[in-house]
Amino acid sequence: MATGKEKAVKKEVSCPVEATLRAIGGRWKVLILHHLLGGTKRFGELTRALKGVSARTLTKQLRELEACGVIHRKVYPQIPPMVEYSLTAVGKQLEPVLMAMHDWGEKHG
Amino acid sequence: MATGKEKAVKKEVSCPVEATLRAIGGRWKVLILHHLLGGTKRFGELTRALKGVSARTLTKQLRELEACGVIHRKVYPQIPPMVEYSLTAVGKQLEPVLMAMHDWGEKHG
DNA sequence: CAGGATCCGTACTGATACTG
DNA sequence: CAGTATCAGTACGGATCCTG
Repeated sequence: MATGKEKAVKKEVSCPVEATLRAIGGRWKVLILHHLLGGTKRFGELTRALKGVSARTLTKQLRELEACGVIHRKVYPQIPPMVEYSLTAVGKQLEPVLMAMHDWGEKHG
Repeated sequence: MATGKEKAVKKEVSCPVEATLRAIGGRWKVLILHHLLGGTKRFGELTRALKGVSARTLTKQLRELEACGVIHRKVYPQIPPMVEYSLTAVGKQLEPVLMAMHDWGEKHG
């Protein structure tokens, strides 16, 4: 399943580290976060920046990040529609995590 | 699939952050790492420490961490068998990542 | 433009039973 | 004790078509 109807079970999370992993553990989430660290982006910009992602998947990952309070979604009610995504204050605090992961991944991985 | 015969496809990884996520992104991996930061553990100890994990899943996650060079598996050829898991030097360098994730998860998540 | 709807293959993980 | 084999459910993510 993957249509939005799937139950959000997600098991219990006790450890804070687990919680963080659940927040950023998606296929594209760290990339999305990385791009948003560079500033506000539109949906189309993200689609192009993350070469290979489908609109459905990108939408879903963005919605999940939004649900975690990590990013903000701003809709401009116009035709054609325009939607901007940006990091919230909480999301910006993920930068140290991303940095630490970047450092490790560069040396190893 | 989940028997060890599954192909390790895993898509391409360009960004170092992605690489790190792939290494520690499993359901139990950060917990395993966290426990191993406290020192060498046997299989049974990990099974009990990670309440709820099945032997099959734990084995698989340990093997993946081993394949990444993050942990070391030491087998004592005896009856009954004894296997010890410990962090490698590379694995220990993941500590800053775990710490950053812990800090964020504590405040949010 | 930014998605929603639908269909689908694959990966991840658990449960259970069995073994050297 | 430390797994392995098998069965099975669920989640994840892609492809394609459609729409306000």
